[in-house]
Amino acid sequence: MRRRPTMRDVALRAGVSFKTVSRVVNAEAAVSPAVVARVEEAISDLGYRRDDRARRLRQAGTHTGVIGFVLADVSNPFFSAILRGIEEVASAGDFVVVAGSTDGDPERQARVLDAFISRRVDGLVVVPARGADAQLHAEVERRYPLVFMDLEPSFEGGDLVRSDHRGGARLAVEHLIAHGHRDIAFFGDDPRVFSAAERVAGYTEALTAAGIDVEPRRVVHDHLPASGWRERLHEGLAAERPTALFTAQNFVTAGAVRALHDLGLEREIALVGFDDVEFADVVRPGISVVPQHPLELGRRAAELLLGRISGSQSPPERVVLTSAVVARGSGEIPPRRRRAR
Amino acid sequence: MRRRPTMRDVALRAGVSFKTVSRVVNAEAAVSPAVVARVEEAISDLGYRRDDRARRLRQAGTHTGVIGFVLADVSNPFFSAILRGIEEVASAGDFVVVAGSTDGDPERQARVLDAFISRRVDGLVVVPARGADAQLHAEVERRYPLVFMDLEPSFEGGDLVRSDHRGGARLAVEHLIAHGHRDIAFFGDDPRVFSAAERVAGYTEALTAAGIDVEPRRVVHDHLPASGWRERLHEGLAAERPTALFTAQNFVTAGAVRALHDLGLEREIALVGFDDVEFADVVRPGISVVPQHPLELGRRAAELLLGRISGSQSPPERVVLTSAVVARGSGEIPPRRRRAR
DNA sequence: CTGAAAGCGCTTACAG
DNA sequence: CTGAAAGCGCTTACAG
Repeated sequence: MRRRPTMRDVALRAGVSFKTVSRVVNAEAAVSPAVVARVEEAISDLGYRRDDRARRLRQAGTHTGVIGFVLADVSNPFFSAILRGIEEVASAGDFVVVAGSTDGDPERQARVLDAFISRRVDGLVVVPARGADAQLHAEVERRYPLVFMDLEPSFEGGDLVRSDHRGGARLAVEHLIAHGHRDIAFFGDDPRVFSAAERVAGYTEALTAAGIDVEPRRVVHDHLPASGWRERLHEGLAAERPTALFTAQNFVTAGAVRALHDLGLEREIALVGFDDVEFADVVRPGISVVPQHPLELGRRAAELLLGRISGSQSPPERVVLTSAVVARGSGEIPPRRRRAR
Repeated sequence: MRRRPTMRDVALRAGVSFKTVSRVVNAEAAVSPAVVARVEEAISDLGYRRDDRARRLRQAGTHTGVIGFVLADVSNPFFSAILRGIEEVASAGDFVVVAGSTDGDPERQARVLDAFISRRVDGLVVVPARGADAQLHAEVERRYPLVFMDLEPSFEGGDLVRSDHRGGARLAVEHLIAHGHRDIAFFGDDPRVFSAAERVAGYTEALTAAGIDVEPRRVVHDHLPASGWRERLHEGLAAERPTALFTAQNFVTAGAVRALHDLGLEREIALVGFDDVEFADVVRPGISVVPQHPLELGRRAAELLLGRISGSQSPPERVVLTSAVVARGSGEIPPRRRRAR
């Protein structure tokens, strides 16, 4: 690639000092129209673009106009919708967004954070990986603009935007109970992940409030790739089937729906999922879920972050979005069999 | 936020010159172990991170270790999967990825490109918006590392990675013809979008090769938001229904499947879509598609781009990925009614 | 209205 | 083994 032209190159071609070019580029007053015209022509001839790095290095010393989004996996529609929400607000404020996937792995998170911070992003939205909080804690301590997304870190402080995992789970399970179920299985992520812990807590609360014992064998936690849940559900449904399922994450729901269809049980066993899935309304029966609002999560996080970047010193904020059950069929199937106890 | 510490701050605390700090940070030899230890302690006390902008400004003059992905919409699973593929290859090469959505709008594309280029991204993967090629052409001319994705620009030159839109469409329609259909409708994006034009061309080729006339009323182009296609299909299916549909984009397929189910026609009218959709295997009948390979598209583009960034001068490359029909049911429905002609 | 000097936080030669 | 000077591409005060 040809070297990008600098202000000096433009100045040379226009026959002015490079400071004059700077004035034209920044639309400062006090430049004669004739000079402006000459400089602008040189700029367009050379395809000059101001180097923002150098500019900001001198100017603010620290602002780059870039914010980072550290997440588990951009190809998960939940996260890519959040990214879109962040991007909307960011671009309106003249920021761009770098995104980095960690797959929830502490080491990958550390690498992504290093890469972002050494490039001096002005702030971060972070879905924290489990067991990798030390570095994040240090950044929060130094008041680096940082908004946690979806999951809570293991320490206090810092802004946070997430769904009400526990409340949503509770609503989902209450919905199943209201349709007559008492034998409801939980399938979800590793409980060391904050949201998974909260969702199983909501499940437990709903059962307990209804006077139903929580049976350990009905609570299945696992940490699997998106494609692994279908088979995991086959195992889970091999014997002594529950009358209903609460699937605590979008990939789990997707796997469960596939497994139920594989087994021809989609009209026998009720299902409510946490987080919406594509085509939930087309599959028969439709999939009842407690949806999240990822675009809104992204927007709120970006707004908070931009506020911090521009210097807001208010106490840490916590934004927790709630939502209600969307009934589409699968969650309204009554229990087909009664068990002893 | 507290000001981030600089090498000078570290040097002051460790009682050395800031050049020595630079040596430690860059793990250059020739520093006594005692000094290294002192500097490292100061670094960790202050939470120092080298400022990569300043470093690269001095070093290469131009490299930032950031590449940009300019696309239509990150929340479209097709694009977010491409992003994931780009990210994989990029992070292995120590690059981070900024992503910017344009919604295919030339003005938004110009804004995103300006934002990226002024921040001196080292290269770009671009899904070009229609009618906004001038700036991209100039960048290609100056040999700025640039890989086009999914859509071709209106000019020659530049690297390119995309699916074989025409060939895939042809396979899809041939599949329907092979199952006895002669009255096949096309639903797709604005034909001024490259991929839409190619896909309708493939549709036309398949019909023509089979000796079937292309009827203009059977070719519906529209530029709609994701949610608009369901209703649009209702219109398209209001009267004189075709026996089969070729839906030329994932959102169109999603809308068509919903419309067919709304009308109870999902087992009457055959459907093959271009690009895969979530739950295509769970919906009944399953949705037959010609899938794309977005992760692979992303990886290939990033590999090409990183090659250019590191100086490859080989002629522009064109990577065109093909794929075959995945039969899941909807595309194998025979024609139910015969029409005159 | 225009320009020469200093400095943002680093690295690259050069000295000692 | 350690440091003082110059410079990356800009902007910020100061002059004229």
